[in-house]
Amino acid sequence: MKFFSEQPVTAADKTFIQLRQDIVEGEIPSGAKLSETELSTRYAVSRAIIREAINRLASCHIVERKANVGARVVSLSTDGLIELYQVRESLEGMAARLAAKNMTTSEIDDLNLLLNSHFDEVKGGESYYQEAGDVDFHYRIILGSKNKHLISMLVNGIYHLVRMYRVQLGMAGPRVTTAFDEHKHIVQAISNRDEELAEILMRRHIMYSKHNIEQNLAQSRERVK
Amino acid sequence: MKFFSEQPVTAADKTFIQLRQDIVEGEIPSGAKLSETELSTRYAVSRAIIREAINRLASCHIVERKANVGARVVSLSTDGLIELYQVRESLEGMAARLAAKNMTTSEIDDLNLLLNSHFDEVKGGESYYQEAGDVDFHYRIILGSKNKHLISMLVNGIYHLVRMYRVQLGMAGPRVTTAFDEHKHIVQAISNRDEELAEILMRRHIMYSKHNIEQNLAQSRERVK
DNA sequence: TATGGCTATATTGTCGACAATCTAATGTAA
DNA sequence: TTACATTAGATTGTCGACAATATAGCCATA
Repeated sequence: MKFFSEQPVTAADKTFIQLRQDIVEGEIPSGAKLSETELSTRYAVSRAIIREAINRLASCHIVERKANVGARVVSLSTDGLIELYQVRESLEGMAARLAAKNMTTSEIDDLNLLLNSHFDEVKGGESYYQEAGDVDFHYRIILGSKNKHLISMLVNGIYHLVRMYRVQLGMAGPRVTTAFDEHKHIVQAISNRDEELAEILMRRHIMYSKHNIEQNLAQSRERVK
Repeated sequence: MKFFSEQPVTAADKTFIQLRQDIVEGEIPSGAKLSETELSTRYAVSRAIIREAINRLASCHIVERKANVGARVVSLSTDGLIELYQVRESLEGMAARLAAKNMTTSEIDDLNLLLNSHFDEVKGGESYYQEAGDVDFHYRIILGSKNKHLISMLVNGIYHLVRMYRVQLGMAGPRVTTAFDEHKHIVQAISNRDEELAEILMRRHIMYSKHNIEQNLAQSRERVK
């Protein structure tokens, strides 16, 4: 289910989305230099289009641009990931609080339905839940906050970076059933319109996820040795 | 004292900063249409430069752009201001938490010095504190978080919008001495490395400020009647 | 009179060429 | 050999012109 079917209308839109995908999926590796002329031949558009796409990527913090020098894909690091999750904790915590306040009852009903379908999947051992299901759940709450800034920052900014880390550092994480329980409690708090608790639980949920990732990274570093 | 002396190097940089200032200060009124050709003559640069500037303003949420239609300056509203302060509360709360963790002792000493100089000003009845002083204080804590994303979102994004509201809705607010005490307690928590308390106090500080503004707006609406 | 389609005009989107700037290679002097 | 200056090459920044799209006004028709 797609919420933000960000309709690309101009060529710059399409190139931006394509380029972002290629970076997030690692086809263009992190740390790589982005040559405008090279990309313009690669994507068969003019340099102006590429420049606009790169500018947009820069405002999502997916690339870093220096004047008269050029743009590079951000390089991933443990520190960077932690910083990202600190922002997520802060913003999504507030999103959960606002969702408890602002979501309509029918939206909350839908959320419960989603949760039930996830329960069936988890019980059935499907791995679908890990990726799309989790994102789906978080998106609903973010949109439920009804706060334009919050939504834009998370959906257009943070989440693509999170996905980039997830894909490129290969963070799958078992945590499926655990996370499901956490989701359940968050929805419960939202159903009860308990803003305080919704925020606290969401923040914990993201903190746990962060710890899990840090642990995994530490382990994979061990394995390399 | 300037922290982020964002050095404009290209013509697009300069035009972006100029245009942003003209919008924030209300010279270009909120809600106005931004004609590319008109602006290009006004600022004596090519349309490409203007386009880049507008794109950057769009990613700060200062203008809204629609494909094949154009860009408009955002229109200010009470709801918009409240949404903005919700994000501020969330992000600056986290900034204070991280500042308590990550600021160096010498940075904390500087912050105490700043507070003392503010105390003298408040005692002397200077109104300086309200504007620049307050911003200065908040900036130090934001930068003290050492979190790139947090810093960029607040300094490049939120704060210009906040200033736009402040200037155009003429929000001065008395709150000087009260706010000073709040600042003092926040610094105290940071000095004690009490992350939890630093976050709570900062969030309260911003909430109070929000309530104060809402009250002022309600009053000025009464006066109009 | 109201509505629906068409055209004219203005505005935005895209392009290729030129100018300004950085970077790396070469050469020179201490 | 090292350090610095110079220069050639490549890359980014800027521009004006053209193409594609939307808006407003006009005319025809019910």
